[in-house]
Amino acid sequence: MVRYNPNEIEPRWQSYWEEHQTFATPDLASAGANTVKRYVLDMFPYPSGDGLHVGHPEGYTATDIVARFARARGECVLHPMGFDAFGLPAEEHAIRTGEHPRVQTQRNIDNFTRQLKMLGFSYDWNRVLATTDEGYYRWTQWIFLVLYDTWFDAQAQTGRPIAELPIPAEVTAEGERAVELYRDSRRLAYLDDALVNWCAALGTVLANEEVVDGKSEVGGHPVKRIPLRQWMLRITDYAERLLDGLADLDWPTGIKKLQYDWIGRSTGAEVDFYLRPGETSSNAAGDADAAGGPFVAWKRDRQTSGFTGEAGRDCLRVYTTRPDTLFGATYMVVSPEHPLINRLVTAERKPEVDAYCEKASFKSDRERTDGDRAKSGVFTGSHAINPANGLSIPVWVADYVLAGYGTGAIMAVPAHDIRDFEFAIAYDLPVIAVVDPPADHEQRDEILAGKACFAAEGNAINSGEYNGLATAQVKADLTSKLAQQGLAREAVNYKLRDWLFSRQRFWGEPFPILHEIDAEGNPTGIKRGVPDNQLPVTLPQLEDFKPHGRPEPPLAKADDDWLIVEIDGKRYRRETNTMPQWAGSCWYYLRYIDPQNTERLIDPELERAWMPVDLYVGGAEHAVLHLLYSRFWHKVLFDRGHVSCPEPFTKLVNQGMILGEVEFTGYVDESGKPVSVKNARKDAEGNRVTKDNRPVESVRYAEDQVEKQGDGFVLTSDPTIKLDSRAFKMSKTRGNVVNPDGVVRDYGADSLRLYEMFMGPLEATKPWVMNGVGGVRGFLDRVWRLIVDEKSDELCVSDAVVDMECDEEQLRVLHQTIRKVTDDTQAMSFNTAIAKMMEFSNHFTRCEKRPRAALETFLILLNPYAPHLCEELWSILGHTESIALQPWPVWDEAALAESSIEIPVQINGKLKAKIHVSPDATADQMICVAIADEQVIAAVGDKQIVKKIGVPGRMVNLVVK
RNA sequence: GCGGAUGUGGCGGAAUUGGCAGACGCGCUAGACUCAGGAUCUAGUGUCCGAUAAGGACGUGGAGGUUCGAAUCCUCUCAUCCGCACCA
Repeated sequence: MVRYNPNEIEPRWQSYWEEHQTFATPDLASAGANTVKRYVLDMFPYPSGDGLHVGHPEGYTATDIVARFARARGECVLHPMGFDAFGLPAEEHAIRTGEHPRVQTQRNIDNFTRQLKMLGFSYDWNRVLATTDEGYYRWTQWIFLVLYDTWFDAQAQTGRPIAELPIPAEVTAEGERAVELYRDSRRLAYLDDALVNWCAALGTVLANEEVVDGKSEVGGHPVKRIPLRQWMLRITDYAERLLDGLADLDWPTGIKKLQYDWIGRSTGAEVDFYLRPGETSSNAAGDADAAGGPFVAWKRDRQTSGFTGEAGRDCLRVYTTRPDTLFGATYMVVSPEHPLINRLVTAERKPEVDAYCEKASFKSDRERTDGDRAKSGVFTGSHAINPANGLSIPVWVADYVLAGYGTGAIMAVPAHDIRDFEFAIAYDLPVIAVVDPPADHEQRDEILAGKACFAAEGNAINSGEYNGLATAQVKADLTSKLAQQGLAREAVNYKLRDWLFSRQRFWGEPFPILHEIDAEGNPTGIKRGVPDNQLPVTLPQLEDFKPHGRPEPPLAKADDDWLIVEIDGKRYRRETNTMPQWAGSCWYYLRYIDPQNTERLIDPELERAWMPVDLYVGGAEHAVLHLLYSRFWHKVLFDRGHVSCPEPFTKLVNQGMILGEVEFTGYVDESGKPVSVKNARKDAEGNRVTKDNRPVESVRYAEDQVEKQGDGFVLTSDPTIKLDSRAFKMSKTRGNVVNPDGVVRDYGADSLRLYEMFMGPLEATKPWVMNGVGGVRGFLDRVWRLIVDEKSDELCVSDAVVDMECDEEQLRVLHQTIRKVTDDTQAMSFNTAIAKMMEFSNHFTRCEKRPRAALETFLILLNPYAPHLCEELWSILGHTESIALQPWPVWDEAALAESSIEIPVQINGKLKAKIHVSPDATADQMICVAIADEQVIAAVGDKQIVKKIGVPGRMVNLVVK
């Protein structure tokens, strides 16, 4: 008995590939001019201590099939793998155990590498990289310096940054510190005092994107907002181009939409409201001046919250998408963090406003957005002049207005904005309708009376000269009229914020930035990049990585010989923040192309030859973060001439999540008696209880305790007890995690690969079914027996394998299989390609004579899917060269043709008979055969055929009466 | 609340894009072989009526519609999942 034994076969072929460098990337330059390059990329994993989970091989198998398929078709393939190895878990582990994060990270990388090799992926392992390699993060730091030395130029109007920043004479005159501040106001990487998401438990600040529901995405710890001086990346300057670039990408529409919404472009107008004179404390120093000094205007020249306008009158600037509703603006609201708030508030209102603002600052984002979101706010005591109608309207402070969006202040139009309406109702502010709802609108009377809100478009009313005009018209006319008076201008706004780029962690890339210090060690406010020849800035030796709950980074605890640097007689203190985990993954796809280059980021010729990435596969969880950040960096590198294409990833595919096996759950009461799902309802606290409020406990049942009844499942032992059936996300706590090591041990790597591809479409979310792995293993067993004589004691080719021509049917099946597998592999419809190969194997298993040539062709088709088995059978059939080097077969249309095809005959659309006709029969010929058919005659009976429809090669339909 | 996606047998899923619904696999049933089986082979397997036949009816979340013909197109509706969530 010589059985198919993957555990013996697979490691053998893996060593063979490694020894023979079967999958080393070919040299593109020496390949022929007609050679097609194909860059097939996986999202590289974070090497966690748990090892691979079955979700990883899903995407990796898909790209491996694509890569092997492309090679067989003569394309030049780059298919690399690496590790995104900086990150919180390794540092958390280091804090717990005292082991250096590098040690654990290396151990995890080794384990991941073992697992990836065990699955037989055809990566070019010569190019493997980890973001934690000094030779790698040297260039991450280098790119940061590119961002640091690239400037946004508001005047240039090119939408692109510039490499040299002209410094205005009046700034130069103010001295070095002024120049520094001016530069920071223009850098793509700049220091700023920002309200940041501070997570005390993690001891770091987090990007907006890393905060979910007011809690940290990692660990779910509370996050609160504090002001802190932080590194920011000016991604907002790329908002427009990040948006435009999406149009031409072959990405899932859902992901494009997510990015589109994340950037959140809106158009409208900025409108300036002068405050009523004499009322505000315009002599008090405002927060705006305190925060920015004389450079506040430069810093905020594109987004001024407020300013002192003509004749010393304070002015409040708002952003609105509905300038047409200006006549309905009955009050204004500023956010509690608004820079002009101290000037707005009158003396008698100050205690109340201060108290409100302080309370708001203590609220986390979660509290501010949670619950029923009842609006709150206080009156500042000031009034502003509505520029549309000259009326005086009150200015309020409320935390439903966000400091970070627009100008941090709004004009409130309660009649046409639901939030303003809620606030106006709560505080009894006037509601004036200025847009007429359609005549048939249910609530039209209430809306016109100011008793309801209408947020859609319509014709203007109560709007002076604009009455009767449509929304779009009023927007344009009113904005341009106010623009002439200098009171408004068209404006574009984005939800996207600048990217908070520093972290107070140890296990990340140090910033290559030096802060100048004077003789006493005090900062002078001047900083510089680390000179190129001193990169990388490596991490210092540290005994203690623990976060201490204060926002000083762990690197600040390093010794002075790391911390203090002297260049050209000046002393500097190193920047002690580190970069976020996203940094390394922003550009790794470039490094694979030229991984050993110590002279530059990437060789320009190689870059032009291999970029962009042709196929990028990974999970949808990176839809906005990684994929937006790396597009941003790539565009900066493009603008600075370091890469040749404006977008890095031409085609993106998201593999769907793999859930755990379907579970049957029911409930039992305190006595252990089963309770039907219908009778276990949720109480006010969300706990499951019986009808009479006794607590119940959730229990899981095994498949054999359950049976189908009606449209649900019930307990076999008591069919009155209804159960839930559902698949859940794999998680350690639920205990439904499937470990690839175990699957490979029990079924083999080829079976795991094939099963994951056979489960369903790559993009779909689907539950794991272990029996399904057995199913595909059965298929591979049958393929083995197609060729190997299993009954024999020696390994030998089965007697059924013969050197003869295929019969007509075998030839047709073979060529159908070639066509289907070729088309479906190209379309990444792997599950249907596998189904077709199963049909092939089923057919040829039944054949007593199996032509060797057909089997060999079949093995080449199956090889990308189950490479170990195919290599083995290929060699058993007597070949000495790897099957991976065989050219992809081509199907022959002639072989597909059948001499006669079966055609359904419908009568009034119902299938009544089948006829056999030649495949090239015309519609008329088919109809002739059909109406002569006995069954058809019987079915028609004595009724009249009133219409005959024939579709050549498809069907015949007769309409009878 | 807004946005997106998806609804097909007991289960995962096919269906050449308007033309034989249920490919392929799991599971299940029966038979063969077997000391045994998570082995192999063969046959069957959408539901209902019918006798276990012949035959028939129904059937792609639901209700309408377009069409000779609808899982596929249109309208309404329900359910589930996933994003976003005071962005003015």
